[in-house]
Amino acid sequence: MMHPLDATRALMDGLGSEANVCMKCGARSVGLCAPLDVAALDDMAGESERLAVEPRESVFHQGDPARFVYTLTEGMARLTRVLPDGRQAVIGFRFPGDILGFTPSEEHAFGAEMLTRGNVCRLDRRRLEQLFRRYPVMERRFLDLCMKELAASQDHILALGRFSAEERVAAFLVSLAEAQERRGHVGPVFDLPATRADMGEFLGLTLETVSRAVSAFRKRGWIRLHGHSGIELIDRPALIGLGTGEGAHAA
Amino acid sequence: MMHPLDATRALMDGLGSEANVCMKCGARSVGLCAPLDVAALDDMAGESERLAVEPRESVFHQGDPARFVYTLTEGMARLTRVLPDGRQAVIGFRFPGDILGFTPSEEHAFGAEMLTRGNVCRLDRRRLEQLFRRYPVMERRFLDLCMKELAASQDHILALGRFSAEERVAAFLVSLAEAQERRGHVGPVFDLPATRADMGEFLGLTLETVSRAVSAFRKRGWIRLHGHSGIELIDRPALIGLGTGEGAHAA
DNA sequence: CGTATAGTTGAGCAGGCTCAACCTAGGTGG
DNA sequence: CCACCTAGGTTGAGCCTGCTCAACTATACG
Repeated sequence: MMHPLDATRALMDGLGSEANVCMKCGARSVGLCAPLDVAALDDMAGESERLAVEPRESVFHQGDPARFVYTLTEGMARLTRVLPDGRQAVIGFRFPGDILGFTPSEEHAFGAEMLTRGNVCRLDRRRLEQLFRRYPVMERRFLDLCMKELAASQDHILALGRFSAEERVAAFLVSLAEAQERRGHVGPVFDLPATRADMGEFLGLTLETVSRAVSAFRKRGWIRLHGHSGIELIDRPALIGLGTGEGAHAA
Repeated sequence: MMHPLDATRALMDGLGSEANVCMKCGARSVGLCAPLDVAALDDMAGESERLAVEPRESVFHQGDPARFVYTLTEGMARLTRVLPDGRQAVIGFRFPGDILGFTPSEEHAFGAEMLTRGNVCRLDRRRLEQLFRRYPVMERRFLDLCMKELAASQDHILALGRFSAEERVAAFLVSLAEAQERRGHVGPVFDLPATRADMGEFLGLTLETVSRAVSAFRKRGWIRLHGHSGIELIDRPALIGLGTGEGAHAA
């Protein structure tokens, strides 16, 4: 059974999290390419293009024509969706190896902005369609990743609908740590490039409420903060307990 | 640009909403079969099995091995996910023509229960995999539907994170009506087989809050109730205005 | 060292939850 | 045929979590 924590977990993973090497990008881990043989990789590399992106810069905007599909090779990004009245929500976060902006529709349904400096590898969408025809296994892989992502979204729906503020923040912190560990991070201190506001928009909370939850965890000795973007999980089981909906309001 | 109302809208549509005829099921509208030619339909019908389901009966449970994929041919179903501590959420609703329980994983991540009497058409999952190999266009169709569903889930996430109680209920009512119209419903009165509790679990609200929102709409003359499961939208623009995040807390 | 951005903390408020009473409709059995 | 029973729905009163508004602190960067 999948826990709601896995919700956030998989939302962190985006489309594609297995390690591989994209010749052109030179990145260690590129989910998009994972199921391909050398010939296919060559095929793809010939058409892909590497771009550097600054912190707070957009990779693409909501409503842009979906001409390209991107692979994030370095840095952390957030996906945002805005309402007509200006209200905004963060749909998810993306890490190196994740795919950005793959959609069957004509426009991007959300925007992608970098939280840190980074790099993306850009591939023309029509080119990708050709690759699908040439390497059907790739399409199958996309379907599986998409279903995984869907399951993750459903868990996040559960979290937003049923979790208290502290439960959501705990789930977020644990899944952030796990996402980094899955990408090879070692050591107790993790990167937290998202601001309180980013986290709040992802978790359906205000930045003040996120701050209070983080402070509460700190005062309980569950976490330790290192500078403005470093965090250490001291009592991970406690956080996991909260973040998986195991007790508190238990039935 | 897609509005959050479309969120709920597409969550209502599930996987597959185009009309077609599945020989075995005899249903008018079966999304699963839509892109197939006659030979393929024959192929599928030979292995599918029709089942009648009672109100409140489960089609499958969360955690069940995912042996079958189902097409809902008659009736309305809800998809539910439960937490270790017993808290529960409704992930979405499904209507005739929608696909139930398609997943790449070994177990169903959520359960499906009927709200009304109905019928499902059951197909062995390994059989579906074979069909994918034989008719690749089907796999592509699943990918598109899955991405559409994913976009819908993201909109629902936005709604849960950013919408007030009345906004969520308004969005739900409009999308319910639209889902039925898209399936050929005519006339001003729609079916509302979901209880206040079902709606609340879908919208992240208590049943009392849903009831109060419905009463408020009724008192404003926006809707009229007909018996226990009929509802008429009198002032649809007002409901749409609320449900798409156009004003109220406008920025 | 000064400025801007991010974070913390407090006080008061309010939207939605809890708990509880009551209403209504549909089904059932005497 | 009608009284009862039950599941669903409505409405009210009070409370609590998380939001709002505001002041203040800490960190990063030029």
